[in-house]
Amino acid sequence: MQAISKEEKAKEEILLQAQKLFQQFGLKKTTMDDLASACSKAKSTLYHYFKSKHEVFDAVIDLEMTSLQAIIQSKVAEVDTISEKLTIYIITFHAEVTKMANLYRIIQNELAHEAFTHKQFRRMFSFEQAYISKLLQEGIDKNEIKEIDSDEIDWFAEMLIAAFFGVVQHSIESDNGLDHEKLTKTANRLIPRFIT
Amino acid sequence: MQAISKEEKAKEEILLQAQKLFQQFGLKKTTMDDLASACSKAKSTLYHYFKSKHEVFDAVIDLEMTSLQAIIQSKVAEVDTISEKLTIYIITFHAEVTKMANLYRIIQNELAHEAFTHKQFRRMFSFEQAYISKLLQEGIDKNEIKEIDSDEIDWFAEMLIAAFFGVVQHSIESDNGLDHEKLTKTANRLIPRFIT
DNA sequence: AATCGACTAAAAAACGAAATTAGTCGGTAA
DNA sequence: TTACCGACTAATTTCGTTTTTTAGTCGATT
Repeated sequence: MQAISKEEKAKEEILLQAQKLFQQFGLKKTTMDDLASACSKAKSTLYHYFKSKHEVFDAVIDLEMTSLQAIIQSKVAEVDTISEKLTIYIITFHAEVTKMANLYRIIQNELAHEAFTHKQFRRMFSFEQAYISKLLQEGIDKNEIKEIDSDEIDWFAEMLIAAFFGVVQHSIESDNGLDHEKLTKTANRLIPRFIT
Repeated sequence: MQAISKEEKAKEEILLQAQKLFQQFGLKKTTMDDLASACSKAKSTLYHYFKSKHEVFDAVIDLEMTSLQAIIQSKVAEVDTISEKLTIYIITFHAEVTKMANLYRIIQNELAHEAFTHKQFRRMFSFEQAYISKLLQEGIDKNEIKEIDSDEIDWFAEMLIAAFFGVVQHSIESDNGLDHEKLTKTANRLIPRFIT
């Protein structure tokens, strides 16, 4: 049983403050000095824990993604069939991404063309794709899904995720359009039809 | 029977040259002087036909969108059932947008945050949404689709288009990923399931 | 109506100086 | 060692200014 080390504790605190600052001011407007004083530490101390500002930001995004994924997985675990799981997946995904829309906007607005944003996004995409692949594979094993060859699963999942993301993105960008209720209704009605 | 007026002829020529230049150099790097000399006209003459550079660009986009739509509609008209029509829709849409990917990249890269790009995009989105709504309505009238209320059609179409766009966008951005063949395969298999 | 050349006003590019800021280093305390 | 700091530097960003480019106008000509 390993207690949380002093180092972990400090890192956590730094990331927590960084999360707050990034959410409020964005990446560019948040300086390492700001972060240092928010943590009541000298700036140079931060470099004891992270080797660059970039790494801090990456770690914050990681944190966000991990918590998103944890929420999704716990919700998905509550139901049994693939059909339900996929439905819950998109509904939860939509709800949570909407909640963290401010962070999403930072990424969209001030980082749209940065190479590392694309990297982060692809990482997320691949991750979600792998997760959906896993769900589909389980569906095949339990005989709930037919008509999909095992070697087609990956790009089938790829397409599903791309479609999901398209819907979620549209929903965030057009504030008047699709709301959560409509999404839920449609997801509940459509997704079961895929699964046969 | 109205012959093409001198004015129309000149406008056409200007737009043709503008189309070439925008494709090659993007919007910012193409100056009105460039366009003028490409048309072998004085710059001030261009303002006889278009009241701003903006208007020229808008007209080019319009041209592009109109031709895209014409291609889609002609393909869609070749088949009979809604299911086939929707399938052909996304396949054709994907193929054509991939072809004009350079223009798409201009918009993504140098105009991502410009307000009027969003306007153009929304215009396109609404247009396509209306078109899909129309197709769905026909499907209901011909009794090929059940289980959709008429008043739900609009946001059902909205979601479909958002999903379609998500897939196409993903396909363009990740050059290694989904190819046309996979898309066709999946579209052929999935879309018919919606329609019942 | 269509065209042009000359003009203007506004925006963008160029540039150097000043100020910020990311990241380093040597040292200190525990 | 590990966690920390203050002082430093090198790299960026910002800012103010000048110059250049470019969108758009105007009056004249055919």
